[in-house]
Amino acid sequence: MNPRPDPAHTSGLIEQLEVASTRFAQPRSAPERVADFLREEIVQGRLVSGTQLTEESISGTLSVARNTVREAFTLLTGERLVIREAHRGVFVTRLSLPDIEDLYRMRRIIEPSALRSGPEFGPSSIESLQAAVRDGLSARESGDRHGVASANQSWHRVVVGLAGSKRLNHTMSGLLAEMRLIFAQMGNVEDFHIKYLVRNAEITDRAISGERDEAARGLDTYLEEAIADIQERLC
Amino acid sequence: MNPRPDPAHTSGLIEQLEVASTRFAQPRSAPERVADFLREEIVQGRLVSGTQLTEESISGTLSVARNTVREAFTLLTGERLVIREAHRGVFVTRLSLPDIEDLYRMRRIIEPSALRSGPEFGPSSIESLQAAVRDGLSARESGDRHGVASANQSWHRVVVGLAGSKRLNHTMSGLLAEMRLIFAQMGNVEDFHIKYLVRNAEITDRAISGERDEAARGLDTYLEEAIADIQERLC
DNA sequence: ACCTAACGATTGTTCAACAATTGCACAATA
DNA sequence: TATTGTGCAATTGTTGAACAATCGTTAGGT
Repeated sequence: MNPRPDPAHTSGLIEQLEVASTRFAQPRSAPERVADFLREEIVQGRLVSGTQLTEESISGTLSVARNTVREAFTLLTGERLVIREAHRGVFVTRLSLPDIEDLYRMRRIIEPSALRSGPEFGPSSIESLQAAVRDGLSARESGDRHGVASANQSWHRVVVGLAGSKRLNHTMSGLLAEMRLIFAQMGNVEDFHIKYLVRNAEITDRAISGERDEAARGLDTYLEEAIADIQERLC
Repeated sequence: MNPRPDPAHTSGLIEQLEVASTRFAQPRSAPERVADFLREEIVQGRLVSGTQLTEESISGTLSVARNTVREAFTLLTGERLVIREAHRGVFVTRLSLPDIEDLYRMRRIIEPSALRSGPEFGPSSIESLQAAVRDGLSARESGDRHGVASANQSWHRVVVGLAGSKRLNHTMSGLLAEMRLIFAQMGNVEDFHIKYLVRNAEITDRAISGERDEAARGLDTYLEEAIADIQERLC
């Protein structure tokens, strides 16, 4: 009871206002802009894992004060994309295998559970799932590796979105950013996501046809295999 | 396979080192100390929801620079304990009912799933669960309301800890801090946790005796009822 | 080869200044 | 009276410079 709002359906005017208005659209502050820039550089792999980010160089190239860079660093530290070592500096996070395992452990707690959650899914949720699947498949057709990875992430994001929790979505975004960092630092993962496209499709079908429990279990073993896959590639 | 490390058992030397050593024990920086102080004031209800935290007053009373206070604010903003409104200031977060519902939605995704996760629980995990239950009951005996609330939080923390994910634990800590803020701003919640002590005990027993699925479902309805309880108190 | 001292560079924190924005009091107007 | 401007005080946002604290390294001594 108390039907959970259909997350995808909530793209009406009211929701848009909800999102945009903490006080209209707040233009991002300088530290946020710096963090945005660095975050993108990191997850796209242009800033390699382990690289030191010196305050002066960044404040120089972006023309902001050192204090501003500093705040951007604390932002990114909270997202675990950089690590701060006292009196030594901040470095692009280098995800260890235990880290990666930890990440997948958390995903295995969240994602299957989201797939199992609440009453039935709304039509727009279903549509979003299918859209992500379709995007992935068509990206594969056109040989767009980046598109495949992106669609895959999108699918997982939608899955978690099914739970309809803003906070959970935010947390998931953080995890996905870390995932991108993993792949960025691994390299040679061009074909990594491809094999999972079909799984996404299968799980989507099951979830839609009401076989929620089977879908959830499928997603769990999916993630279990994925981490095993990574473990293999790293050893 | 690949037996998940027993989280409670990991309170040995190695784990302590793990925790303490990012580079030995890093003494907390000034912004962190300020954030620590404010966080405690907030979750204990000494700083009421909606209160504005002006940079000057805090930098004055704590004898730190405005910049430092500023960084502390971005820290707390990330934890959602304060909200920053551009050019207006930061205020102790006022959790709305939708916020609280969101919080419980997320907990309902995570906690039952953690209870269901992995292979069997290790002996020390079981012991930690039982300890939290015991602490809650004995706190009730001695009429220690704060002790009851604390033990309850401790139980939920242990439950999530069963998953053995550092990241998930960290996320859960954030959620629990928000929970404390909720109760702080609600007031009159002295007896709120008491009725759930028995549930904790029941669920613990089920989880221990291998009835994981029943335990998980029990925890889900537990949380469902808890949010309903709160909704009632607020209307 | 090993310990030690000194140095340079970077981070941590403070302080002061100024621009930008908000909220409000106050006045002007319909 | 109600409403619309206008100016002002206060607070935030950002910058720049300064200095202390710490780290890594290099040079020098044993």
